[in-house]
Amino acid sequence: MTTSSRYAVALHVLVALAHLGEDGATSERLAGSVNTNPVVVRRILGLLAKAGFVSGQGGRHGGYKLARDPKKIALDAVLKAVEPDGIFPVHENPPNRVCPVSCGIKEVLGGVFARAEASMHDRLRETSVADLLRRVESTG
Amino acid sequence: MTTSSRYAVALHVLVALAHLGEDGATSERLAGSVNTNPVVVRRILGLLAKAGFVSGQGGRHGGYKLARDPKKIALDAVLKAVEPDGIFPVHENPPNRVCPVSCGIKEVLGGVFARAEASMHDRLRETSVADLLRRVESTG
DNA sequence: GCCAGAGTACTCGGATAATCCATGTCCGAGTGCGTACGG
DNA sequence: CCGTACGCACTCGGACATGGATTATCCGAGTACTCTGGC
Repeated sequence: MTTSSRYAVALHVLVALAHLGEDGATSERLAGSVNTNPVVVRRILGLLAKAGFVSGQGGRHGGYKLARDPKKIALDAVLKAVEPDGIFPVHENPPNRVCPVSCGIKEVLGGVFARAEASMHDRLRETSVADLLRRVESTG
Repeated sequence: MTTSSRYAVALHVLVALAHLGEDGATSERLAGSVNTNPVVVRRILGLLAKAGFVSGQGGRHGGYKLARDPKKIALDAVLKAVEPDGIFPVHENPPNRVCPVSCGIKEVLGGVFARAEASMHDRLRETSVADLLRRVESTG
């Protein structure tokens, strides 16, 4: 599995939890659904718990549950939770003062990237976890 | 997924080549501007050469030059060239037939991601390498 | 029968090894200029 | 003097080590159920 499928895994897990409802599921079961290691799921769910989307409970009969109405979980918020640094990292500012491009490129690229990401977030905001669940259930 | 900084480096290099014009530059000089290793630049320029944006010439007095008018190089095309697999990779299709979410999630996520990326591409298409160069020169 | 207590099974969370990708280093292939030699 | 052939300097492109990040394994902390013993 590639390194950057965190977002896809996060959405997969959220949809699964929305599907299961109040019962919730353990990280092992979710991992079986995603076909990965339970630790990966736990780590991603840790990020989602910090953002307030899920709640984890240890102990027997523990597991994860949604902490919010899936209709209130928009996809852009999930992306911010699991990729807080943004999609397009800019390389470190080069100290090359000779090249005029080096000096100004960072600021210019930052603006372009911010606008592009904002556009993407606007589109993602239109969809919620509940929408995804409905589509999955209708296609499945 | 954290896209690496390939895209930022690619744009930096393209702007630098547009700034230099017909003279072009070697990978070593470009690497000095980007503050990285020449081989990184060569690899990215290899992708851009495949896409027809630049042309590389070996031998003495070799180097890279733009192969197209910078006004005709849109930022979305550059992104496609350096990240052909898209921004949001979807994890491998899990063989878990028991979970209904597993079966349908891939297709649903694929659609959502495609729309989000399309929105971003539309925004990126509005800007060209020449626009970036103009902004860099005005701010510098 | 009922309650208290320890025991057990099960889960999450963090710390520690193994693995994978990206980066960095090196070498061969190719090109163009410069020079030396012969005519 | 002029042309040709060789040599050299320089560059790209790909193959081989290295580093950091991601992933997988392991162990401790915590919770709820269960069983046992006493009242």
